[in-house]
Amino acid sequence: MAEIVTKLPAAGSPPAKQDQGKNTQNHAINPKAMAIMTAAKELFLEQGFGAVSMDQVARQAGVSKATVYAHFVSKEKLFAEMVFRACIAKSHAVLPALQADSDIEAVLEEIAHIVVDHLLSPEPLAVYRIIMAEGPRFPELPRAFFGNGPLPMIRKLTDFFDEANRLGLLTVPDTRLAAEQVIWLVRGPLGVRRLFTTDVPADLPAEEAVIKGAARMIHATYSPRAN
Amino acid sequence: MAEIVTKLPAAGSPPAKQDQGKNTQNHAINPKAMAIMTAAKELFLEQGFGAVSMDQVARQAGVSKATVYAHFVSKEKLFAEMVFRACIAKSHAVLPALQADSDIEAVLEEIAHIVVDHLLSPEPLAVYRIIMAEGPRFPELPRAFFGNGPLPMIRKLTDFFDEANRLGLLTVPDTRLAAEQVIWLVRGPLGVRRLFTTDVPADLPAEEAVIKGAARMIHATYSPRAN
DNA sequence: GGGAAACTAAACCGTCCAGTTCAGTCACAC
DNA sequence: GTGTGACTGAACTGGACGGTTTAGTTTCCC
Repeated sequence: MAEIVTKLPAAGSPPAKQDQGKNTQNHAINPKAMAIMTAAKELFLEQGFGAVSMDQVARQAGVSKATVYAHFVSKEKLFAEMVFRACIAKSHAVLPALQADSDIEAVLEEIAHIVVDHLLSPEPLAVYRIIMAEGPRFPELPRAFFGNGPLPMIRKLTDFFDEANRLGLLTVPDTRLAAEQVIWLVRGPLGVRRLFTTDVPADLPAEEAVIKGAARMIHATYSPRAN
Repeated sequence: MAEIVTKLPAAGSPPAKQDQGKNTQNHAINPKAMAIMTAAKELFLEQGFGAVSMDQVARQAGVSKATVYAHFVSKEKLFAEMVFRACIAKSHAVLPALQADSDIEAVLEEIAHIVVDHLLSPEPLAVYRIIMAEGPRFPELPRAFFGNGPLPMIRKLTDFFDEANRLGLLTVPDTRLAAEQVIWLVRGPLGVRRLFTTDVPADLPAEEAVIKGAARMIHATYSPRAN
């Protein structure tokens, strides 16, 4: 029902009253449209699609509802575009470069930290949650999210392991699998406590233990001498 | 706002017209109440809280809306109780017993399969998704879910690793951490493609490769000779 | 200063939905 | 067979919300 923009025009003109051009373009510059997007982002990410009314969005944006509808065709479109933008907004991580004499376990630990920073900061988590929640209603979102969020990180990690193979620092038979492993070894245990709003008790392992454990595990499994 | 039952009475009497006893008790036997619960489960788990109306529930249960309200105080209570029941309804997994001469890597692989079967079958996944989605609105649910779903599995795995330590089959310094690691090594890569309704392309590692990889990784890391 | 376009504020429409009410039916117990 | 209580079916209330319209105000450019 709601199609999503797959490209973001960088600049735009203000809305025109009765052309159909207001639908999916040109909100990048206009300050009102930006205020609306910002408000929508805050509200939707926090409360979900159903729980937020367009009146709330307008109020929070400091704008009349008519203006909201002047810039965005419908609630669905606004939501979908907001999520899409939130997906691609993630700053792209930079992994440390490898040298032949790198301390591989230290580098792995560093990488685990980067994964935590990028996948477990509040906004990506909120996006993740909302994609999961509204996935059935907006089936295009998961693909956009995966392609812009986890996938680039997986690719970088895969490249990293390829490079480690090449330098003889590791022996990784399936680098793509290794990439997912390192992600989930930290994302899993640490994500649970962040995704469930209510704090889960039951003595979770400490954050640093999880990170060090993941690095150690990758190293132990893929160390050249181990295989 | 919606408090949740933390105990399930096994038997119940039919509703009483004007006492306040209908709220959180006694839906276990009454066939109408059961039909309502069943319908609620199917609908809510599939479509989420907001997208389902009480008329739908009544219709699907083959019951009048008045009867629904005779058994359940409100939509919130019905939803919360349904989720709570779905949480505790999970059949409890049985892990293979260890002997001193067990083939530990084979056992680990078996365990990985059990984890997949228990955490990634359709209903637990649906519950997981809905907890994530409605978590902000029902803050008591995540704890109930975690305590009845993942936590027992984590405990069993922790015990398993303790036993493996005792038998000298593995050397696991932090058994609780190891339990979470084995869970997430399979749950992570395999859960993504199931949680996102739209199939995510981008050549995911094959299921069996993920499972074998997890078992191998645990073994390589915690093998007695490795440390 | 004049005109056009963006914007506001508020009323308004239609729809949907949670929850209530009520007259009447059915089944069963005494 | 009569009373009791669960249940039905349908109408209804009250409120929320998406989306539109309109009358009037601001802003800015020429």
